[in-house]
Amino acid sequence: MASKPGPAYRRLAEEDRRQTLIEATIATLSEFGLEGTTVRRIAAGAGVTPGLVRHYFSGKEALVSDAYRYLAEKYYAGFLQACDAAGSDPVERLKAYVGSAFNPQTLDPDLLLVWTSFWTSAMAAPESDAARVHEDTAKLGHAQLARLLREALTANGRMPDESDIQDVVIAMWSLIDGMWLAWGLNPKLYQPADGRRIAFDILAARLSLPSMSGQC
Amino acid sequence: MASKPGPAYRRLAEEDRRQTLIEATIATLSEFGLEGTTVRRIAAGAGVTPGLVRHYFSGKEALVSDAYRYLAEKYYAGFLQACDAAGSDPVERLKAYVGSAFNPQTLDPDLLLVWTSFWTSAMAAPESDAARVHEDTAKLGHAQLARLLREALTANGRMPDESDIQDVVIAMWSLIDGMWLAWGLNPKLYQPADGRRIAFDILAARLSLPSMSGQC
DNA sequence: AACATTATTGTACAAACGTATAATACCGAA
DNA sequence: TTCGGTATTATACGTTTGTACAATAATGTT
Repeated sequence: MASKPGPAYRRLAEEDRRQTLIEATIATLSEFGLEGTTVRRIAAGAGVTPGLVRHYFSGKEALVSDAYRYLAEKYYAGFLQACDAAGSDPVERLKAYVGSAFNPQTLDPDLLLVWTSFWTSAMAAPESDAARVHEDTAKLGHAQLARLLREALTANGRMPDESDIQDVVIAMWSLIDGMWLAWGLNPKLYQPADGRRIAFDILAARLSLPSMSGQC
Repeated sequence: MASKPGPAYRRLAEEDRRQTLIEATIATLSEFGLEGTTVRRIAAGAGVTPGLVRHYFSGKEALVSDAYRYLAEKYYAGFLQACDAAGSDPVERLKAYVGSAFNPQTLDPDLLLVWTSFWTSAMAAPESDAARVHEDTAKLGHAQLARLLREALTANGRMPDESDIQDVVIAMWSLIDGMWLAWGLNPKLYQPADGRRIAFDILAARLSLPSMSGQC
């Protein structure tokens, strides 16, 4: 059963290798979807043999849920970053946060299949790690948006009603995810810039904040 | 290669058998997701052997896209039916249409995994039948909603701007799909009745139609 | 009642799947 | 320089996948 030695290979530190594999997982999901994503394809994408994948991850499930957490945290960080870059005006910060969802690097056609794969994983098994990752990250996103909404309202002399805030949070996140989805299924439906405008119009109308109208 | 005769079997007309298989496909998607949906499981769910599935459908792909069309047409018909049941007042008809998405039989936890499977299929292969089904049905839904919006606006003495209508159509369908998705991932996020109210609030605010406010 | 038709079954097969494991190549410490 | 530890490969195994096809049971027609 002895095998001949293979060719030279690049040895990586544990964290680097994990990240390599996670990024290969995302790339594979993007190209083949959850169904077509196999351990072999992920390994091939990372330039590695399938055996190594299971040296770092217990299986495909763990790989997907870890990739979910990796990508979600990266995105939420980017949203907050755009928010801070917008300055200190609460309304501008809110617009920057919501508008981030329509940036070219966020509204990336190559990534929509990845998100739907994550969502599907979380739905298919409510007790899975993927479901827990979704729960964590969704909670985080809701909290971020809720805070921005409160600040924008108080800055305009309004007393934010908490249950009203929650309604708007649900609506806006649903709108953003739904527009992601619609665009992924049909990129000709709207241009990214138009998508941002549509989302802003909805938000401005719901909050009755006149300072939100106008160009981005 | 001769096989022993099997037990007695129920012979069905072609259309009945196709429907049986399509419904078994939907049930299987609902339970196992797209990844776990195999020809064998569909056959077992329909009380039939795998060979028969391929007698009616060219393969799993055709089965899924046909199921997509079947379910989508059923839903759109139900939406229009609810719309007609609401009477002749344009605003009530619009509310009935949008509100249909939050009916218990529509917002069915068992079906959200089915829809995401369809969406994933359409995204994974833009040239597939599933993608075509999505294109057709999405176009239909957009046209239906656009007409209801025009009628609601004109009835309130407003001149509907067509590009504005399109924006609202995109926003509202995205909101509906996004709320479906969010609820499927976390049914505790909101109650169906609250979901309907949230969607109505968004629509009323965006259209500035005061007649939309109030209880359902 | 005999027959053609076809819906349905049972079985088979190659390919791909997730997984397991022994052998090998590289690295850091002594 | 030697050596233990481990990252990585290569290979193998049992299962499940989609698919194919000949045999069989029910039906409609004459």
